Amino acid sequence: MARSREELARQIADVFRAKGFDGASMAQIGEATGLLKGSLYHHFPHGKVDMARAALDAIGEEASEVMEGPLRQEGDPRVRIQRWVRGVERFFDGGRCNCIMGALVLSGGQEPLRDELRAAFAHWIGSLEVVLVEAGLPTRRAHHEARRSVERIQGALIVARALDDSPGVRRALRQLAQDLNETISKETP
Amino acid sequence: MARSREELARQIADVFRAKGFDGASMAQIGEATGLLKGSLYHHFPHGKVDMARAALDAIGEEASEVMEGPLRQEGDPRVRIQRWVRGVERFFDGGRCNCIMGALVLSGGQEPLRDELRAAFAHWIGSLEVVLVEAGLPTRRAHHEARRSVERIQGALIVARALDDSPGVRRALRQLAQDLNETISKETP
DNA sequence: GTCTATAACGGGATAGAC
DNA sequence: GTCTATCCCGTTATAGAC
Repeated sequence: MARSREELARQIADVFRAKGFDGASMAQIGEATGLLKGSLYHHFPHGKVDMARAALDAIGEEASEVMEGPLRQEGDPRVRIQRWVRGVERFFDGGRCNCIMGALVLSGGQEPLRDELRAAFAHWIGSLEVVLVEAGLPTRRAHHEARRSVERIQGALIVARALDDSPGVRRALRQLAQDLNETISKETP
Repeated sequence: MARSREELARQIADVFRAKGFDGASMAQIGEATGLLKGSLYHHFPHGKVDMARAALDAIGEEASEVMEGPLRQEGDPRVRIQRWVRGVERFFDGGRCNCIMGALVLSGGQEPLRDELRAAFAHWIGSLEVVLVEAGLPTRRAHHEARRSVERIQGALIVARALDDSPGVRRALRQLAQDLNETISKETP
């Protein structure tokens, strides 16, 4: 069966997310996609690195829809940020799945992916930052708060995975939503 | 040359921290320790998993000295916590190196290491928790704050690594120190 | 576009000399 | 306790039939 690169990339992303870059083998990727090695190299001529890049792109698309969608709407920034947090929660399946970006970052400085990963994190932080600016925070402050928020999300995912306690992610996200709300309220009374 | 298991474990830990579990090869471990495969299997009969366990133990020891040392001293909890944050900063070399625990957690649910990793994180959180209780926080609250602190540290390390910005870890830790201080002050006026 | 077959290599692990 | 030599398997990657 012929399938779109995008669809394949999403399935491949699941493997990288769960196993990391080095831990993901072509055999597992083949299993996840239903394709055999030969076919995979047809779609991704440069092998695993190509696949990881495509996976990051695909997930970036998905993340943009689920998480940034709410941010780009009209209306009270506080409401949009609350929706953003909900989107984050949905995106990470309430903490049951971890972050492919985090998995790849920690998978031992994959040089060929460094730029993509940096861009992905910068984009994520930037998208929240602009809304915080709209909400009245000075740009410098907005940037720090946005970055800190992403840090908290990543940290919550790791610790939850280590402790085998995905509900902890939900709690962390609720807390994050509340803290961001207070931060904004203090700035724009 | 004959060397202690502990010393070897520390050198091995550096490899796992940098490359993750799957990314670390016996060849690299051999290079880092100056031993060849045969010798390594003499010290660690069960291979890589043994090495990772030993690495976690060794790093746990080191972490206990550098980070928990200040926590166990006498005196104002606030001061001890400030010193703890300094210890964390030193331990992670100001953000230039990342956390072996985080690297192994993300390295694709290494089943054989799951218990050790869970214990290590729980221990880390617990050691801060007790001081927060001493500082006057109710146990439940203390636990949440301690866990949140560890989450923030892990997140800061990942994001800094992704953005290639180790100073960001220092900033995150300063902020953490300040936030913990405020949290305590509010609780015990 | 997908498959089979296979190459070429590196991985982890073991045996045994010294 | 360290080394050399080797085994065996899984890995990535390629070539070519269909």
